[in-house]
Amino acid sequence: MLKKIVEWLILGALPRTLMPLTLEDIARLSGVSRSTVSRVINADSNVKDETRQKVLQVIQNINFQPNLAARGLAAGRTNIIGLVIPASVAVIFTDPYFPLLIQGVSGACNAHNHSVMLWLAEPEYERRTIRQILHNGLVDGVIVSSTLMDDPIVKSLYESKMPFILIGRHPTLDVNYLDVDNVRAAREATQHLMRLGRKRIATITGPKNQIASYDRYQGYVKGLSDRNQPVLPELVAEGDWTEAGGYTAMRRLIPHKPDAVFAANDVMAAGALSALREAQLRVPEDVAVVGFDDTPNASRTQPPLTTMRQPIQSMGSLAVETLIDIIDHPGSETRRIVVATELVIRSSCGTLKSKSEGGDDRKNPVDLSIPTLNQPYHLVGNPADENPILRRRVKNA
Amino acid sequence: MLKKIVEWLILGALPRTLMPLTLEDIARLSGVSRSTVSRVINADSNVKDETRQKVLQVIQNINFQPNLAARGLAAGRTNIIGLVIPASVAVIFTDPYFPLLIQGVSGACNAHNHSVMLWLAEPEYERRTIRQILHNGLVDGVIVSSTLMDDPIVKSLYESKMPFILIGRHPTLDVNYLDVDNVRAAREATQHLMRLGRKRIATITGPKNQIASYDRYQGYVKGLSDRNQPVLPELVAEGDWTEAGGYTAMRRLIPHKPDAVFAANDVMAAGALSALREAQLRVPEDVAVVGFDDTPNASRTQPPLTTMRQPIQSMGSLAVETLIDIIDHPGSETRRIVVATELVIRSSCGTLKSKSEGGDDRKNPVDLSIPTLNQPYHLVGNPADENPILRRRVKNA
DNA sequence: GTGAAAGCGCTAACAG
DNA sequence: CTGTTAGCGCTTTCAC
Repeated sequence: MLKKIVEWLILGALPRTLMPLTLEDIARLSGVSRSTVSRVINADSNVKDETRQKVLQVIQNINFQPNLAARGLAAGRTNIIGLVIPASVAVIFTDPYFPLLIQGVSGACNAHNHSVMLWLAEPEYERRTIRQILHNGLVDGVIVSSTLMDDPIVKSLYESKMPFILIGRHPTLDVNYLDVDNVRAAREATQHLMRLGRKRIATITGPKNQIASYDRYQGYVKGLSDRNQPVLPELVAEGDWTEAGGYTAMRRLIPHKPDAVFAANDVMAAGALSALREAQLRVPEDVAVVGFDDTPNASRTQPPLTTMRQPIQSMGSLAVETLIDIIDHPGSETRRIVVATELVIRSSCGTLKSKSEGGDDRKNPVDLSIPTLNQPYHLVGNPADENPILRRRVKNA
Repeated sequence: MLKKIVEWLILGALPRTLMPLTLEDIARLSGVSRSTVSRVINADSNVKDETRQKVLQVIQNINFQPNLAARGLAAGRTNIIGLVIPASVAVIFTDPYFPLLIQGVSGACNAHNHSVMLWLAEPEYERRTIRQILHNGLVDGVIVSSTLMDDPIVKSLYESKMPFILIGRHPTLDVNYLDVDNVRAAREATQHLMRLGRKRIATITGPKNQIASYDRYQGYVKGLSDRNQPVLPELVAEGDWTEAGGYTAMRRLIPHKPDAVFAANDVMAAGALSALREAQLRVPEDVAVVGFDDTPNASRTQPPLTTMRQPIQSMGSLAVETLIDIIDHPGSETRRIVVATELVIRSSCGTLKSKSEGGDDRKNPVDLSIPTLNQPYHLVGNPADENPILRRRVKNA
């Protein structure tokens, strides 16, 4: 109380909320110099413990918050990271994918004392956005959730000095990225359907200009060719990740009598289920369905969806952590992180075992391969692991 | 060093991305002073047109981006707004509500040259978050999507000098806000069901500690009492905005034989539909269902959902615009904006008209009233309008 | 261990 | 209309 009065006197009885305090104020109140306060705040070891305590006390009392703009200006680092989601895909906000990703990113940022700046980059603003992100000095690094094959944002970022990481891979550029092995995952899903005796396996792909769609389609193709099955064009329909798109695609597929369908995400799989129901086809008896993502609603469809789980939220967190590491270690080598997926078996595919209890030929996994990049990478998690997010380092080739 | 770089630039030999340029560089290159460049960038009218062109040219050539941290520091304004979503509700990311809101906010920010900082405030981090937001000098203002009755973030914001606007209203504090009239909307929905002859109208509410849930419940109550119907406790079930929650709530309701149910959001309504289907009850023949929000999937449920539309995305945009206005005009009076809702009639409620073609007693709207605040407010949009987002000013009382 | 001093890149009076 | 001059609040050498 007495202390408070003293503070007010020194501060000229200024209400705290009226005007933010500065380092200088803290310095004055604790009888040290501005530099020392700065050192305390930045956990510099060159401060006598006694001094540190004194300063911390004042900071606490006064609830001091350093001005981040000033800090950013002086230090060249803001502890803000940018999250860029191209709007061409952000439209798909009925898909829980982006929300989950955002949650993962936000959570990790909180945990690591960073803030997140969100850009839903609409096409018209894209060029401006790119520049803003690159050189406005506000973000230390950027996470780009790019699904487009040839995203100009990625190219610009690549050519700049801005640290960034891609969620998803890039077909040509050797950038830092974090992805699931979509090819492998889709292949496994397809193989699973074949193992259950399905003969006419269709697929509903994502938009063809997106890399994840491409990879999942390639996995489907490989899965078929693993058993020397041909790819029948009439059993391939392009969707747009939405439920409506999945529905429409399925309607196009039905006349060609598929007995199974692999949808490139859960939302489209749900749409496919509607179409099948409408066509009086039973799932899984007449047509088996497998999705991708294992989004929260996958277990609530009719029937519950067998799907390839990817840990979306964790991927967001991991992207943050990796990005911070990249920022902290400029010039370090490219990070290539592949996150494990896991086939979650429910009833839509016609297997009644409620858990994938191994024991079958899933023990012979297809070979891990990043389709266009034959670079060494980190594998994060493993389908066989209990915990899908234990980091594991793979020896550099 | 810098001089050398500039020479290189003039010679066109240097990759532009190597080192961010400053106002000073632009000034030197265009033969004016730094202040003039600053004036050009900030569209100050006090610049000769010729000079302006010259400077703009250089800026273009060089693709110059002013450093926002520096600008923020000097000008006391960053053109960044914060969007705060309490995580207690962010969990509900399967509900398209927040994604849509974020899209609206982001879009408007892009359009108005602002950036958005996203905070999904997790409980553990809340206190830190509040302080960070308040005094780190990084945001000019804050949009809070608060649904909790007594959100500490709102209180802190209210006590500070930080400009902010609430999406949703506040039960006690006279803060800037933007909301739909949930009471009126829910009342209208309930009345609609009664008009269709339903006698045992149930409701699935949101969590009771949230203001929107409360208001919609009040509207339901008023709707019943408009026709002197009692509120039967066994016909009221609390949900949590999720599909699973709606499902569970409906299962609790079914034994009490409701012939209609008003769900406080579409997602819970969808859950209710599942429960009804499972119980072999026909919608709308046995039980009519009305939702709230008109989220993208409302038209894709089985049967398509009658629902009270609120223009979520537009509300996000409007919040941004209002906030910017608040920032630009400090000390102006409290903004109270109420956005119109509209009953979208589909088949889940048992009316076959595909459009609400007026003509009926909907022309007698219930009285507009903000439950706890009897303050003058702006009404935005009107159920009768074609365009729900035309701003209209209501005379101050 | 601590303080003094020099900026980070920009805006904003204030002169002219 | 334009340039000069002070800072904004912080970090960071560099002395002591």
